[in-house]
Amino acid sequence: MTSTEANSRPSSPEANSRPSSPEAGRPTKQRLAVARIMDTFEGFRSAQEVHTLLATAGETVGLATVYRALQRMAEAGEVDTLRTEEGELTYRRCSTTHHHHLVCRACGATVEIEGPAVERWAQTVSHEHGYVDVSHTLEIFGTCADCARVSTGGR
Amino acid sequence: MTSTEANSRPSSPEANSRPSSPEAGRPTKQRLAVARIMDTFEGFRSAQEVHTLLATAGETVGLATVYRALQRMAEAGEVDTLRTEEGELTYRRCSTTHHHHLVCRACGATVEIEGPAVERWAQTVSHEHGYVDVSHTLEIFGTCADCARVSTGGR
DNA sequence: GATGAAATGAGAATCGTTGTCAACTTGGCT
DNA sequence: AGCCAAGTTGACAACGATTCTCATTTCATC
Repeated sequence: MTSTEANSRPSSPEANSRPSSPEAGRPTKQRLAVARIMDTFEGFRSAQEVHTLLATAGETVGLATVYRALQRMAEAGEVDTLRTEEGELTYRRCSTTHHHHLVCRACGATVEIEGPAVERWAQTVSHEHGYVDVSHTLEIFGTCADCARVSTGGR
Repeated sequence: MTSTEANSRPSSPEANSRPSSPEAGRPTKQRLAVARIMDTFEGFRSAQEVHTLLATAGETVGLATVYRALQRMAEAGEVDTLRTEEGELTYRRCSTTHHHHLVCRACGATVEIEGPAVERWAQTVSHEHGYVDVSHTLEIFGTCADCARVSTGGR
């Protein structure tokens, strides 16, 4: 502590420091580790999987911290989220433009797809019904060529 | 498809002499109660809400039973499921034809919508990428006219 | 009516996710 | 260079939705 209060410069409580990035947060070691590991894989991974991946890579980051980091990155648009059919949230680094995914049920291979027509259609239909502030979720699930080839012999 | 086809028949083979309904199950009082209450409302309701609704209606059905009944009805195509943005599963009785929903974030009002063009587009895009056995989820969220009117003064 | 499989219900058990809070960093400022 | 305040972290508790367990009850059939 500063022994007694410095009478000369009480220092303004706030308003003097300018956050370099309004909602950026700090680039801590843990966040950087999470951000880095997100570049090392292709498909969508759950927070827990990311946590395990980090541990395997030698980076020890708390599970709660991984959740928080991914959450923040998702809000910032740095990663995309996808809710699996079982309800689990998964994350993946991807482009910031609005798009959807074509995911293989078997191996998880993902293809980013765009559908301007769909976007427009969603807007139009919504407005026709008086809805505003519209957003939508669209995910396509299927079996990719490779997995389909393998499964043909099964059963 | 939540499915859970993990476990088969735990009991002994037991030759089914004459299955009146292969996968129908029995029309018990509880299931009938759940089926009946599903006709009394419009939007999507979670299993817990349905359970409360039943209790309010004087029908006492265990929560687990409500879950099981809704699950079964969903598999049978008698009700439609929708995963909310928070990840909670909700159910609603609706037509068996494939369609999507336009849901109000505020009041839950739902409009069933169809988009043949979207269906075709999804198929086409998927096939272009070599995917087969394709399905998709598409939900549109927005604020309905009524709620939008109210919120204009709020906040 | 007896019988056995299916179904129910109450609560425990899971599991993903979030909250709590003390200890620790970080950045800014003196 | 060093200190303070605020932002972060991590371990674990808390939570909420859903599923599982299993003793008891109900249904359809004999």
